Amino acid sequence: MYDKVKADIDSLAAIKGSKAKQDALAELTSCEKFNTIVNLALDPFKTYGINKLPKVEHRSEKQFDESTIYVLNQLRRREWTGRLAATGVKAELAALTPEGAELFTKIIKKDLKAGFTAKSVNKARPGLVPAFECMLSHKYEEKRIKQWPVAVEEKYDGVRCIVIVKRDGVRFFSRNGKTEFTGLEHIAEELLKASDYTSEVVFDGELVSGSFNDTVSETRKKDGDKSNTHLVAFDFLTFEEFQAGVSNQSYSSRRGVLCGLFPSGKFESVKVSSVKLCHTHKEVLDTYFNILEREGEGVIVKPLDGLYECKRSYQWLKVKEQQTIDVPITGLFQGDSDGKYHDRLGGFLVDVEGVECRIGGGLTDQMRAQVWADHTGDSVDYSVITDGEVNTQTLEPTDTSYEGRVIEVEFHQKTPDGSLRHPRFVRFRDDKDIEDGTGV
DNA sequence: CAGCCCACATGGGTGCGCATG
DNA sequence: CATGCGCACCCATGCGGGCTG
Repeated sequence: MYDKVKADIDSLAAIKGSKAKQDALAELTSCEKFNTIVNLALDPFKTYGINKLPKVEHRSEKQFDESTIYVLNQLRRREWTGRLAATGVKAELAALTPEGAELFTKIIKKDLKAGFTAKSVNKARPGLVPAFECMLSHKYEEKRIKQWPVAVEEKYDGVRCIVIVKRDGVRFFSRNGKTEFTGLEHIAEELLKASDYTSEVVFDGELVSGSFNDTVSETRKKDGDKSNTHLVAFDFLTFEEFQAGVSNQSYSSRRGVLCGLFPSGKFESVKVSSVKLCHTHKEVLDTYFNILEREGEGVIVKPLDGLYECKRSYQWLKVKEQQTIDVPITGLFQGDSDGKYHDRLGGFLVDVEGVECRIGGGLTDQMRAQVWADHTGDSVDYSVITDGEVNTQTLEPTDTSYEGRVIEVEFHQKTPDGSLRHPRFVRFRDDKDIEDGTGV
C-alpha cells in the first residue's frame, strides 16, 4: 500500500546528511510504488493544474490507493479542469486519511518536502524522472579562465531554444523542454535548406523578435504571425551527443560547422551569434562594453577546446549588466506560508519612483529571522548547523524599524512598467535620503 | 467581458554537505 | 584543512491561456 511509501518519504525527510540520504534513496527506488509516487511528484512534465487546495476536515478512512492515482491522472491529463477539478480534489481530500491527504497534497504541489528532488532520484535510479537539459552558464570571474584566448559571444536577450532536427521534422523546445514552440516553419525551412544532415542534429540558440517581452509574447502565442521571430544559433551537436549529455567535438570545431552551415547574409531567419577572440581580461571587458553600447544584453565567455555539456557549467561564463538603485522601504511581507520562511521575512516592499516592487532576494537567513522578530515584536528561533550539530539561538526583537529606511537594490533592468527585473537586496543605506537616493 | 489562477519563461539569491586540491 | 561545487530551496516580473461570475 501507499501508506508505506508515505512513511518512507517521511523517513527520508528526517535523514540529515546528503550522502546518507542518497543511500536511503538508492534502497527505496527498488520499490515500484515508491517510484510511482516519486515520478508523479517530481516529473516536471506532469502538472495538475491546481495549486490552491480547498480546506477540508479530512477524518475519513480511505487509504491513498489506485483510485487516488486515478484522480491525479484525470487532473494531469486535464480531463478535469476548473470546477470539476476543484470538486474532484475536494472529494478526494475529504475521503482520505490525514496521511493520505498529505501525500496527495504534496504530489499536487509537486513538492515532497523531504530534501530531495529529481536530481538525487535520478542519481539513485537513472531515468526514473525524465529530464531535458541544455548547457547553462555561471557568472564570469577572471580567475576562472584557465587558458587564453577565449571566445566571447554576444548574449542575446530573448528566449532560449533547443532545435531538434530529425528526418521526420524540425521541433523547437524551450530550455527545459516544457514548452514546444510552434509557428516557426520559416526557421525550420532555412535550417533544412542549409544542409541535408547526415545524422539527426540539435541546434542551440536564442529566439529573438524585438524586445525581451515581445519575444516571450510571440513565442508563447499558439498562433499569429511569427515571421518576425528569428533564431540566433550559437551551438550545434548531434542528437546522439545531446542524449548522452555531452558532445565529442570541441567548441572550435562545433562553431566551425555552424558558421559553415549559416554564412552571414545567406539566411533571413537564422543567424549565428557574433563572436570575438579575446586574449586578456581587459579585452573581454572591452568587448562587453562595446556590446552594451550597441544596446546588447551582455556576453558569454567560452573556452575554445570545451565540450558541450547538458548542465550548468563553469565553462560558459556570462557578463551581464547590473545596476543599483537606492529606494525606501514601504512595507514588509512574510515568507510563503508552507515554506522555509513561513515565520520569517519574505522580503521588502519598496517604492521605485512610484512603482511598488517586491525585493525577496539577497537576504541571509539570519537577517530574515531578525527582521521578522523586530517587525512582529516576537522572538524568532534561528538555527545554524555546524559539523552536523544543530545550534539554535533565539533572536529577540529590537526596536529597529524598517519602513521608510533606504536600501540599496541591485537589479538587471527596469521592466516596461517601471518595476525591476531580478531585484535583490544589497545593504541598508541609512546615510542616504530618498531625495538624493535615486542614482546609479 | 474583466479578473483570477495556473504554468512557464527570464532569471536573482543563501546555506549545507562533502569532494577536491 | 580550506575552497568550492552540486544540490535544495528561497525570491522576483510578465506573459498566454483557461476558467468563473
